[in-house]
Amino acid sequence: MLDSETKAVETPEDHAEELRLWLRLLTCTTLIEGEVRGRLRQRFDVTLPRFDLMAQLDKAPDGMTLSDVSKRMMVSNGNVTGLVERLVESGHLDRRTSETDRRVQVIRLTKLGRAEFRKMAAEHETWIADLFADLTPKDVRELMRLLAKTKASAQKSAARRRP
Amino acid sequence: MLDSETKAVETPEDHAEELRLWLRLLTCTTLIEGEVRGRLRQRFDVTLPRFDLMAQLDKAPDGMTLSDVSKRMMVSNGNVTGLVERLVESGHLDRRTSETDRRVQVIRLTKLGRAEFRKMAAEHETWIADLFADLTPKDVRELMRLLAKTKASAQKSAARRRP
DNA sequence: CCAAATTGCTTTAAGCCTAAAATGTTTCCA
DNA sequence: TGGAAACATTTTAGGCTTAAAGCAATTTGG
Repeated sequence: MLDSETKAVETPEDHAEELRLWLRLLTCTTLIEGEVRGRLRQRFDVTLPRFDLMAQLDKAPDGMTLSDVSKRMMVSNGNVTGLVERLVESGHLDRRTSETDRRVQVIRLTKLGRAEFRKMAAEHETWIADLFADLTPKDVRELMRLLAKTKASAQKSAARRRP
Repeated sequence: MLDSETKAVETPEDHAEELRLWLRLLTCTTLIEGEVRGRLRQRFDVTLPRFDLMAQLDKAPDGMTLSDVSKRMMVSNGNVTGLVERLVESGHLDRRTSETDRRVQVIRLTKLGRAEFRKMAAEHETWIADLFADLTPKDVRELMRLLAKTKASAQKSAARRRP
């Protein structure tokens, strides 16, 4: 009663478990991300950010604005600017100013970009399957559930700080 | 019998679930990492990579070699070189050439570095606890277990490619 | 013993990434 | 209607990151 309150105020809580969880989450992601990046480079001479950007555009046949891309990829605006620049340069992306709002740039995959992406994506999917091969379907479902909960929790915490 | 073999060869497997899992894992990590990076910058004007490097050294009172650090942090050697340079410059790290092997550089936290890190780490731990606040202890245990399994699976897959 | 391989680290070139400031455009509303 | 606010993007300055090449020191196997 009084004890539990006293304890909460006076003794620092033990959050070692959450810390370990965060480190493990980070390790897993870094490991897989590094593996995917290496394979993309070796097989297709493409970087992971470029692949990710093309993946977003592949899902949007009518194109996306740079802001959309930036939100979806969870990266800064300036980052997208440079990424798009290089992909337009290499002929994978088409970029045009919106007819109705001259602030907005709409980008799309070119025919070349789409063809190359589809080839990469097919192989990429097998890499991911292989990397997660030891998980049972039940494991996958359970992880999905727990990560959804984690994402919601983190978003709530972020919103608490930056309302 | 024949059917299952035929199927395995001729029809592409469906790995959409694993793909979704990977994307969710990546989203969670990016979200939390971004939040932690922002808080470190605002509260302590320090970058996440510097914090991570100091965290490694805090666990090694006798210091570490650059290779050790690079393996632990899962980043390239050249990356560590630059990171250490900046932290020595700012007075947080002490670096000396090994007596017994002149190729080796041993780095340690300075008194200043350790003091600053301890302060940051204490606060950092509360951020993590808050970000994971909605997970029950059981959720945490279960996630730990599944991520351990994931890590093992990914390592096995990576080793298959690069034996 | 000594040349070849290995190891630890640094350098290089290129690209990724962020926060913050700047630029140009549109919307809002008094 | 006219300016302030909001918005989309780009620019800037600085730091992070990688792969690959290079250098120096050590280990190894003939």
